[in-house]
Amino acid sequence: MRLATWNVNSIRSRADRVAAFLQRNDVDVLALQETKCRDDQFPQMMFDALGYEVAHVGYSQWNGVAILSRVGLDDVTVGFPGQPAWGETPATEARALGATCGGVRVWSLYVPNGRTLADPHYQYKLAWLEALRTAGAVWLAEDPAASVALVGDWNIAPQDDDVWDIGVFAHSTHVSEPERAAFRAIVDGGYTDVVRPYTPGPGVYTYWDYTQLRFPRREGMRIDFALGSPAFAARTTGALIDREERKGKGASDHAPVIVDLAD
DNA sequence: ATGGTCGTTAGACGA
Repeated sequence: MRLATWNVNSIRSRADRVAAFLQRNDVDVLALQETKCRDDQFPQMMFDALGYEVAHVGYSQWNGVAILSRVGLDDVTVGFPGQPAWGETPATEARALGATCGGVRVWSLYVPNGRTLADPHYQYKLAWLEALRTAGAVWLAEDPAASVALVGDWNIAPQDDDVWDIGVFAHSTHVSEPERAAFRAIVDGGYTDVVRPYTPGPGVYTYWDYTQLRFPRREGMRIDFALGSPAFAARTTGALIDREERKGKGASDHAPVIVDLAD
């Protein structure tokens, strides 16, 4: 089975690219982040025609997460237990969606950006990650043999090598120690980064800012991850970052991350 | 040089 995650930065502006990506890479399950649309705006028919079931949650032009699957899509859950709220109604943002696909409990996650270290959004980010850690610990406590994948845009660069120049990021979000500690706590809770061993750095990224020619200059950040429970990690046979997908006109600013699992 | 580029949208805001 092949599972992928991708911050698509608007599904409506990139539906054709997503469809081509699914076919070109023979992807079974795709978790999307930043679909930037309401449920009624999601281009579902295109993926129906390709044989994928679709689950999506989106309340506005912000956030939005989805899971596409051609190996089953069951027990869809909007948000995780204890997910913190931000702003007005609805109480929680469209940043987490769970579904069981081909025996894997997949969570498509769009971790809050944080904006700046002094912004309330940064505290929201830390609270969101801590709540995710708690929920993830409960899932594994309930069933230590569960195959669980926490995939998506984490908006954290866990290591200095995960950004092109750590000096540029002094006093920035994504690399601060509290964010890294929050990420580490989830890893320590039993969710392993299954992609890094197959895509070692330095200089390996999943995101490049649209501005300042960051992509051609190879100035990016590794902030999209697939973390797997012990059972999921044991099934992993390979992983790759589809850097080609970042090229050309109409690319998302994030590249897809692909994980291969034994059947 | 305190910018740059996208996406949502119709003046900004978010990333």
